[in-house]
Parts: sequence; structure tokens; C-alpha cells
Amino acid sequence: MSSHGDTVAAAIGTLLRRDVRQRIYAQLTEGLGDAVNESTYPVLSGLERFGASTAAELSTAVGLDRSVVSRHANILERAELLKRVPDERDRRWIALILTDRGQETVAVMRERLNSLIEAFLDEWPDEQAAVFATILTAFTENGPFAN
Amino acid sequence: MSSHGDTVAAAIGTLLRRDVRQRIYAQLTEGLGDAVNESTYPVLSGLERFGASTAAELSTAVGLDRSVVSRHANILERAELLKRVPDERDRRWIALILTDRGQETVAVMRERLNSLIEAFLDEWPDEQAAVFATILTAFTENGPFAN
DNA sequence: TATTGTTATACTCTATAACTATA
DNA sequence: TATAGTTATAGAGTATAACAATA
Repeated sequence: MSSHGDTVAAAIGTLLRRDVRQRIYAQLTEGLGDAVNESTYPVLSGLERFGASTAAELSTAVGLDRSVVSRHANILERAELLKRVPDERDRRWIALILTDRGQETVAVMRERLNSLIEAFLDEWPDEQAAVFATILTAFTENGPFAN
Repeated sequence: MSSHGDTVAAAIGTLLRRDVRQRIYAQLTEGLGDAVNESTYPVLSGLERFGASTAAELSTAVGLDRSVVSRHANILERAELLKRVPDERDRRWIALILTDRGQETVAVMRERLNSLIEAFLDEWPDEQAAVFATILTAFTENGPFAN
């Protein structure tokens, strides 16, 4: 009878806290310009993950309405982080694609997150870090809150 | 050269996503009345964690302005989940305390979270679950995003 | 003077509705 | 007609400012 549930539940509860979340995003987006923040992050990050996408496609992927994606795209376009191009598949559609600068920005944010976590994990034996990575991934992909 | 950093970073990124967070809160608060939702949750949960507190005290603990805590307290008070009582320490202050019903509500939410996570962890060898719990707790308490 | 609780106000983010264009 | 993109509008949540009450 393990019962690490309470411990993990408390930690998850902390991660979900608004102030914690804001601190994380603030660190990742610091110095990248006003256009890059907790709200626009999903659009930037989503374009990097899924490649060129329409606002409607991206909206389902990131859990926002397409009107919201369109609005964030305006902000990111003005900052020259993405651009709009005709979508070959359907002339009604407009594809959002990252500019070089947009790709660099996403790379910076990913690198920041990766290296902060890497530094933290270095404190633990590799075998334990591997177990942690495996179970955390399973939790987000197949756990009780996976879609 | 471990490099579980990328894996963990991706999982953390998922946990931070808005749609994931909303799904979690929706499950925890389902059926507990309109007063209990993602916004009022921190106030309820905070009162349980810290005990009777003023709006100002709670606001620093949960990362909200005291005016916001006061507003949420109104909603929770109308739902009879908390009540306001004079604070012995200072006659300017008003202590927020959970009613019996409020305590039951928090217990239900905690129990839901605990048992969902417990069920997930039961799928793993206890030793690995213990490692996961230990490292995750260290991450939230002393990791790169701890306050 | 300083700090609390509360309320009024403004701002941000998001969803809904309405419009245009294309299929 | 159906669905995309976009924009106008409304709603929810929060921070700021201002007020009365108490220290």
C-alpha cells in the first residue's frame, strides 16, 4: 500500500497555481518583446509543434477559439514573428507560418525551459531521473487528465 | 549525458496548457455548485491549508489581490462555504473561515485529486512511484520555478 | 499616518455572434 | 449551404484606485 498519491497530488496542485504558472511563463518569455507572453505563447509554440497551420486548425490544438488565435496572430505578425500566406489546400484558408525570427524565439523559450529542467535533473542519479521522466510523461499523455 | 530534460520539459509544457488545466479543475469541482470553480478554488483551498485568514493574508498566499479575494469570499459566503467573523487580533480585520460545508467541499476536491493520482500511480512499481513523488515534490518546492 | 476590507473602475483575455469570401 | 478568416461585442477574472473604519 504505497500512498504516494497525497504527495504527488500536493505537488500537482502547486504546479497548477496561477502564481507559479505566471512565474514560469515570465522566465521563459523575458526579454523577448511585448508580443511574447503567456497568452501568445500557445500560438507560437503550437506553430512550431504542428508546422504551418490555419487559425482554425491551431485553435483545436491549443484549446482556444479561432477568433482568439486570429487576434494573437495579429500581434505576433506585427512583431514579425509569424506571417500569413495563402494556404494551397483551400483558397478560403490562410496559413500561419513562423518567420525566422519566430523560430528563433521559440527556440529560445524551449532552450530556457530545457536547460532549467536539465540543471535540476542533474542533481539526481540518472536512473532516478529516467524514472521521473518516464512517469511524468505517462501522466501527461495517458494519465487521469489526458484528453 | 542524461538528457531527460527535453522529455520532462515537454511534459511540464503540457501540464501548463490552459485546456489541460481547465479539464483538471472541471473534474475536481464538478457538481459542487456554481460557487466552486477554478477562480474560487484557491480561496477555498487556501483557507484549508492556512486556516482562518484575512483577505490580505490569503491574497499573498495565493497570489491574488486582496480585492479579488474579497470578491471570491462574497461568492463563497453566499454559497455558505465560508463565513466572515471578527478577527481577534485586530479590530480592523475580518477573518475568513470555512463552514462545515466548506470543509466538506474542500475534502471532496482533495479526495478526488488524490484518488485519481493514486489510481494512476498504482500502475507502477512502488519503488518507482516513490522516486517520482520525491523528485516531483523537490521540483515544485526547490526547483527552478519555486518562489 | 498606516493598513484593513470593500467597492467602483479599467484592463486583459476569451467566447460568441455577425460579416465577408470561397468552396 | 457550409466553413474559413476576421472583427465587433459581451462576459469573466483580475488589478488599481478610492473610500470608510480602525490602529
